[in-house]
Amino acid sequence: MILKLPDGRRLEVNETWRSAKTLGEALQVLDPKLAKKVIGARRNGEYVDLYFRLPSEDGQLELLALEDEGAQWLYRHSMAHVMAQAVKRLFPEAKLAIGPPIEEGFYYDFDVPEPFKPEDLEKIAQEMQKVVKENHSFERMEVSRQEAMKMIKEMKEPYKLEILNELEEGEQISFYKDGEFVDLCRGPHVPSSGLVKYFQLLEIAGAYWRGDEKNKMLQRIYGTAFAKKEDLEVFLKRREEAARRDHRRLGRELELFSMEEEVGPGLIFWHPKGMTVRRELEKFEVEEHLKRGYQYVATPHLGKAKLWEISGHLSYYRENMFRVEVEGQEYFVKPMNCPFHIMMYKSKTRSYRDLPLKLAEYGTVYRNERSGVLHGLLRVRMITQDDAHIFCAPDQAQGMVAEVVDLAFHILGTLGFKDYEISLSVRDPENLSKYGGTDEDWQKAEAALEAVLKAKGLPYKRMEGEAQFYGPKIDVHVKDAIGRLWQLTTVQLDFVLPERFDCKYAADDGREHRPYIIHRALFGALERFFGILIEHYAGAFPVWLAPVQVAILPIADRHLDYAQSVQEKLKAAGIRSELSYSKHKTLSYRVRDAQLQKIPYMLVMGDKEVESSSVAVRLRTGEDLGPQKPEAFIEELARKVAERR
RNA sequence: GCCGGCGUAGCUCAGUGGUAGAGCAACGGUUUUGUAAACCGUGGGUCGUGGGUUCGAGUCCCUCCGCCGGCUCCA
Repeated sequence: MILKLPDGRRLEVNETWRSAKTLGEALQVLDPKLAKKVIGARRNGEYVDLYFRLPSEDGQLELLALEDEGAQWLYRHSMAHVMAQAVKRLFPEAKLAIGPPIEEGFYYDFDVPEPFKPEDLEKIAQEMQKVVKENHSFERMEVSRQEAMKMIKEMKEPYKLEILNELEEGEQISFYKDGEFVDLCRGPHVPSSGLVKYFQLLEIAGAYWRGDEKNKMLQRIYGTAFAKKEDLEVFLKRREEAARRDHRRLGRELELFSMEEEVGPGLIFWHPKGMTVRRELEKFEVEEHLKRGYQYVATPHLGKAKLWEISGHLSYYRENMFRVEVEGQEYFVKPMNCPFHIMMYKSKTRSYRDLPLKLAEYGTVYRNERSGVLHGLLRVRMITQDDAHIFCAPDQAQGMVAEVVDLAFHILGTLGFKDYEISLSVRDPENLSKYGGTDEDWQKAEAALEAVLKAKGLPYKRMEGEAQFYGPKIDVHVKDAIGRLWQLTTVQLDFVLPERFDCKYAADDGREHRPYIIHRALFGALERFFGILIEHYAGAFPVWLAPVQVAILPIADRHLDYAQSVQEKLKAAGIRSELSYSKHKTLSYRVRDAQLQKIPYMLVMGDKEVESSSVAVRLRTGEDLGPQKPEAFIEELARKVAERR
């Protein structure tokens, strides 16, 4: 057995290993000083604690100190127990459900007669402090199923009983005990409750037992914990930073968009400034799509029920569709554009010479999302997609997918998204029958998608069972300026809709063939993408996107004429500017205002500038670029805009 | 949809049963301003909606609407 020590050393152990029962004991014999530092270990990516039973076969065990990467999975789990312990002390009637560590912290679900109140968090946190101070050791108890049953019945924990009953035969059943608190738990845990002192309770939320809305709603408390005080502070700072960037706040402050209670939830008003950003994004996309042979179309917002029956939407998407009645006939508002693009494809006989046919549309679709999931621009009912459907021969699919992926990287890269995570969603090998299309279609298509990613040398995650029922897909996730991942681009192959709508083309063999359809969107929904973009840039858009690119700031009213002449020049060069002047407002006031509006450039002009026909340039960063000739400034700025910087 | 919290002026918020407030914004005036907030004044509200309790409701109760946090990263 090879031990990788926290300090990076590697240690080969044999004798100690054989004679000891658990990792903790082995370390005691091996090196008591080391044993004090180690709180657990990682083995083949799985976390274990000091109770870990030493395996007879050789292998590698990576010992973890409290500060080590990965140790948080242990101490956060323990902190969840500490929290449950505190809750049990304060609310003895609370029933325990589950309490795992999660990506950014931990939670524990409780069944309590009264939901927790915000004030309760404070009390619970104080009680947790006590548990931490008491410094109980976490003791693991391994028991038989019968003993476990007896213990849980005595503890009167119905949810634990349910969990126990579902544990598979032969699995080792264990409890962990710290002080008076005992919990059915597989571990792993840190040695004692006093090791981690820096924690914070974050939210109370309702959560269904096992996430199923048919089950009872439990009360969940979220929290997080860190080994070092600084790390907790950094974490809390980052949450503040995310709040500072909140697109809902910035959207109002910068007059980008709004939602109106009188109109309805999830319906977006793009205000002039927001629409300016959107128009620039669209302009960029349209340019790039035309270069690649896409053709833009526009299609209706409604269609008869029959159409959605053929497409299959009525059988699997009906609850998300808005129904309208027209002259006694049933219509549905479109939740997707595909059937319409297919109708356009079918409007005449297609030949292989027409393929690939790339139909693109900024189509606004409507989806009846459940009210509880709506969230600012990120989850809405009005969805403007940068959508396109590519009709192609099966053997063209691979080339098309490669082109879409390249296009996505080009466009997203220009917007400052440089880190990508890619997933390839394929069939569930266990359950092949639930998918449409032929087995051959699937095998070829999955191979084609994989080949695209391999040829580009892109790392990707293969997600079995995540494919749509009509075909496999590639999704691109991007990392924003503060490291959050967002799923944007999607490229989906479809062999089912061509069949349902009986799409055909005449091939060069003189026979009719069935095309593939590729559904693809780069930004996805413009509304959602805009929300992401606002947060990504914290509202400070690069100059080519900025709704107002230049603020013109004359100092006194005698400089107004000159200011207007400068604005004319900017306008002639296609630059968006605002002349900010009011006889009541000082220059400082207007500078601050422009700054808060995150306008990239401010041009100040007073006597000096009028005299020398120049403008004093200030950036929104506060940097002073000094006086420049308006023409030189405009030329430089126009170049930046043209380069989309 | 479900659980909890919230809803007072355009915005941010005070106001716990007894005459609806502040700051900012808007508007009017004084000031003619040199790089993140000059000064004085004025208007602005069915306290989200509808109902109820009460002599009296922004405040207490119910209904609806909307917003916010969440709703398996499984002992």
